[in-house]
Amino acid sequence: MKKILIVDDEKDILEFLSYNLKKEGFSIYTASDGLEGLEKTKKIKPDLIIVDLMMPKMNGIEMCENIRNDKKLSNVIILFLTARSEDYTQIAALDSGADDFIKKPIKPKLLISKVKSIMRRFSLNKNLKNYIHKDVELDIEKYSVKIKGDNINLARKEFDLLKLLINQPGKVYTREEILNDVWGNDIHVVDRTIDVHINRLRDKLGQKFIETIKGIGYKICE
Amino acid sequence: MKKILIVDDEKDILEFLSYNLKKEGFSIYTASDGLEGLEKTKKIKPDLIIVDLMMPKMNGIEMCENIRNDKKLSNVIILFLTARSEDYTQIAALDSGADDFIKKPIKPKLLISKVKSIMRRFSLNKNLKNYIHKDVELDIEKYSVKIKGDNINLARKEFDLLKLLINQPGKVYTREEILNDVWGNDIHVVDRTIDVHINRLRDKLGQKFIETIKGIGYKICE
DNA sequence: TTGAATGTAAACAAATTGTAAACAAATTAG
DNA sequence: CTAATTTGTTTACAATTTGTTTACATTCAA
Repeated sequence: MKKILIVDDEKDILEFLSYNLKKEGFSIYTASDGLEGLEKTKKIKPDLIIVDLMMPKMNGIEMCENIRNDKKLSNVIILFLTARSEDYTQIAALDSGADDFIKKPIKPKLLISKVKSIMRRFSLNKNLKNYIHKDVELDIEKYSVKIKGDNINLARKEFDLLKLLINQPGKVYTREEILNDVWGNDIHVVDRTIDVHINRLRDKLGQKFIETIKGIGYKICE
Repeated sequence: MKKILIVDDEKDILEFLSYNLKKEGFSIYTASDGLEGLEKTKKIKPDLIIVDLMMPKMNGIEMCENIRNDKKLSNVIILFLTARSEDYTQIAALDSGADDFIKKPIKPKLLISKVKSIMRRFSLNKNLKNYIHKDVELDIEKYSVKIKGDNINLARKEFDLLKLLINQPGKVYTREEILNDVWGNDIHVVDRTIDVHINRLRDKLGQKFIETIKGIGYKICE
């Protein structure tokens, strides 16, 4: 399910947006200033962020710049909430890496169609995700994995498995989650099969990259 | 003769544009909504599309996105008709791949000079379509391929295949993508056919130029 | 300490790709 | 127009890689 982070200092707007987007089946997270927004972005890794331009502590543009400068977060889509459509402001915001704008007052229908269409567009165009964690760099489009800049060779299942785990380093993935994601719902393989692939990944990525949580599953060390 | 597709739900505008552009010697085709526009684009392969932003069924932006995501159509030039010059709208439209805007009310003189100038600009740009990667040099216009300066002979399918892959060295092209682009959506050939052509390319370009990503497809080594 | 969970090498199974050769279709030359 | 040549496709099978299971060793938490 797609995750949306909403960042605004006005509670009313936060609730209004949450309500309307939850109805559409998105997972909604909120923050009330730019700093908190930045932190939650790192933690949650949302697919899309809706952020108010004017906020205390850290404004939307600053937050946006911070996010765009972090390679690991750079895939997220950012929508700005603007009070009026000031040209100058819009240009500054675009420079900072915003993907689109929503003008206040917000009309629910427009909001939802905009969010959906932009997500559709990005999921079409931007399959070119890449992940970086510690020395490991993973490029989906190139289907390549690098350690300290050197290419290594992963088999497909190994690649898919790593792709899943590296989504959220630190999060423990249960065997069930792994099976569902990497193998699919209907295909049945023995649990030991996962272990074997984890093992091969460890051989290739180093023993300390993936940690076993006994009785639960695996995670990538933070 | 250059082909222009005009997409608008208002008959008056359709006729007005048709009349003025026909006078200038263009071949004019029309459609009255985004869906029809998309279909005709695929069929006619126009050089330029003039499309209204607001339309029933599929609006101009959506149509534009669809076209830009279809590699075979992606060279077409797209001009948007906008009712007023809303900055916001313009940004969204440019994002979706529009090349320029025409503001209503439309002034014939301006329209024609804009269409001509943009076509000139693009036909200039298209001439410099050659790719160089490592020792391999590919000239689309001349239909020639050189290795270290020496001409080699590629069959048409081999050339098309190389042309696709060399677009983005490093990117993995799946068999499906290759089929869609080199053979087209409807033509059915067996997967092994692709392999055979890859094989022949390797014989001619050297074994290390194209890499196999097992289970996925092929890519040109970076 | 003990037993369930995990690690792992090796065997086996399945899937994918490479490739030569045959055939078909298209193009060119005579 | 027909033959010759080139190009495109399929086939069949070999080679290789990848995926899964098994069987046993090891580890770790209760």
